[in-house]
Amino acid sequence: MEKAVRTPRRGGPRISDVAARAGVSVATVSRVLTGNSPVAAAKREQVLKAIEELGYRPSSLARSLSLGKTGVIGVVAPFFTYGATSARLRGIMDRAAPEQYDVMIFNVESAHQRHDAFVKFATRDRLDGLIVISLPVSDADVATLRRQELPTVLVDVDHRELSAVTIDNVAGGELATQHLLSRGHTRIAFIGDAPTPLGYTSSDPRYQGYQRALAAAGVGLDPALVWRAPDSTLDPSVGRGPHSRVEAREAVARLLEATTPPTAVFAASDMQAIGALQAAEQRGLRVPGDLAVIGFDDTETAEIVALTTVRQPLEESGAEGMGILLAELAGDGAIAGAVKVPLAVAIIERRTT
Amino acid sequence: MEKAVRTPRRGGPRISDVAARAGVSVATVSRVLTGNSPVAAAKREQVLKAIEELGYRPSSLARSLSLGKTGVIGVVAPFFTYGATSARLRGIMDRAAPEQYDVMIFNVESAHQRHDAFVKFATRDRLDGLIVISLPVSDADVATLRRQELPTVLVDVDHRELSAVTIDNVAGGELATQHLLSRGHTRIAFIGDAPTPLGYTSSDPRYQGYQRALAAAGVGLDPALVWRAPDSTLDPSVGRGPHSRVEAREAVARLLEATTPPTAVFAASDMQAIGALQAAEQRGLRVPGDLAVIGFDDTETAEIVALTTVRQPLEESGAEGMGILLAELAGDGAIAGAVKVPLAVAIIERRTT
DNA sequence: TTGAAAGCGATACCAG
DNA sequence: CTGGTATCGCTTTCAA
Repeated sequence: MEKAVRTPRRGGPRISDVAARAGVSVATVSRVLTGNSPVAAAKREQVLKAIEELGYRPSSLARSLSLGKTGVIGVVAPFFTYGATSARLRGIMDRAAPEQYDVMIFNVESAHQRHDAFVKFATRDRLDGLIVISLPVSDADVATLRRQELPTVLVDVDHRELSAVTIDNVAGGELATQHLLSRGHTRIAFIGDAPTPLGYTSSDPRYQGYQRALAAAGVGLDPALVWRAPDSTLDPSVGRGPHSRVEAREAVARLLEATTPPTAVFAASDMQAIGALQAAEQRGLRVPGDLAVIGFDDTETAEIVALTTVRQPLEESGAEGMGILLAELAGDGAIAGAVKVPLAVAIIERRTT
Repeated sequence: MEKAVRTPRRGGPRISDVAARAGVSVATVSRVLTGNSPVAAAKREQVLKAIEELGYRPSSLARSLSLGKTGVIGVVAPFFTYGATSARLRGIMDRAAPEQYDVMIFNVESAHQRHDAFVKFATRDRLDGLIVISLPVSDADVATLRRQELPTVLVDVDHRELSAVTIDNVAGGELATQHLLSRGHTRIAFIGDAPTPLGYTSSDPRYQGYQRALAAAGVGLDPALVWRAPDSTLDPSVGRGPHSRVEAREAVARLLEATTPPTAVFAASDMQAIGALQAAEQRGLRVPGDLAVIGFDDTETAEIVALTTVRQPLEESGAEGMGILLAELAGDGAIAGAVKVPLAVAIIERRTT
């Protein structure tokens, strides 16, 4: 019977070619490949020689299919270009590399992309594990993940059922606000992102911290001093999403035109803080003299522009997250409960306050 | 005979479960899945229903193995955290998403990582294609890639045998230098990276352009004004590699201490230019009055600090590269020759010159 | 130690 | 249209 080759095979020799050339069975070749079972030294040599001569490379696809694991972990995040996100990603990759894990990234900047991404995760078996960065996760999402039995850890977001590495954002917001308060400011603006239909974002608790610090200091909250970016995560046409420097700049410019403008601004992200800095400059205001500004995250750019900010361990968050995932992946089956890793925040005082 | 299940199957139902439940053959299920062949409306309904009820998700691994393609493309690059690289990556992802291609990233910051990465590409069939960003490619690398029949396109590097999207770096270097020259500067420092054993980097041609412009203007080149970072790509212990802001700052600081210091500096990357800016500031020099600075790339940070620079289309380079790859992937087999896409550079004058 | 063969989970060819 | 089945390339159990 003629064996029709459906698809013209791409790529080189397969394991059976090696076996034939070495005069052994594929099983034996597989054994020397995996090194799991003993093989007679002589045969092993023949196999190695055949592999060498043929330039044979095993198919990781076939291997994955057979083994039931792929050696790749997925990372979903909005805005990989934002400094904070790419720093976290670096932490993840640095930790994944020595363990021989590869990383697949999924950019999510719209509800549509988000849906696509989760559909992909639903397509079981492409990924051994998943790390979600800065993206709210719903109960439904968690249910899907569980159904696919896809080990998942969260970074910069939280969900009671999943492992997560986070910081105390309300404390961070409080810290930032207190910092400004302690310098005598009372008209402190808040610049951040609005809550999104997708759920909680870090702007929310930071805003809470702001409110709390104000209340504790007996300073009334002036709604006119609060601006939160409309959710552009859901509408890509609006722009490149939250943390938008340009939008923040315009918002602060508007605030500055008021009869009783703010004397300080607390921005929920460094990029937005920089927007505030630019608004001040446009108006010819001196920083921190006329306007004090504090940001959040401590991205590299913050250091460059000498922005006072609330530092959170960015690379470390990624590395920690990957560490937890690695542990879950290693402890096969033994589903430990959700691990929660809190990271500390701290004020980094530079030249804008 | 008892069928021993070797590995406890992770994940849910497989195609045969669906077939059984729907009372049809797996072939039919596959047909409704792929939509390639006609299926009676009634059966199709049953199948869809079974899929729904079972919560069935096809295994992309098995599908890939059968199809001979994975739907994922790899991106190798040094320093994903550098603004220019992440901008290019964004261009790639934006272009890949609508075509349903996923992206796997390989960070390469050391010779060791570089080796690992290429070994992985050698492991045929994980990737449908590859994009190499800013990483010199040797003839041996190309040979390996060809053997694996892995379609590859280069971004920000070139090799005669591969498709590539690049800019004219010597022209860019010339432009930058002329810009400084035209403002009356003659003592112009060059700050860049050294040539690496791995091959050509963009600093080299930019330096050539610098030399050429100087020569054309009849200005002698003072070797004391040239500083090129030692290759840290090969030695991770040295730091986070080229384009290092801190190293550039220190180098410029040293230059500034000379008896006849430079009055301008052309840095081969924005980050290094920012290092120069910081050195000037440390010394209390005004920019551009006492020291003019021009960078290269036009990353977002350049805009933020109002750095004059040579712009190159970053996102576009990634998008173009992905476009070429997509074309090569689509035109199955028809191996068109290496496509070369040149992109234009332009001076963006801001406040540092 | 070793070989034969049963999976892993789909796709698509060949008959009917 | 539909079902049976060879195949993609590798790993591991079973028996020898």
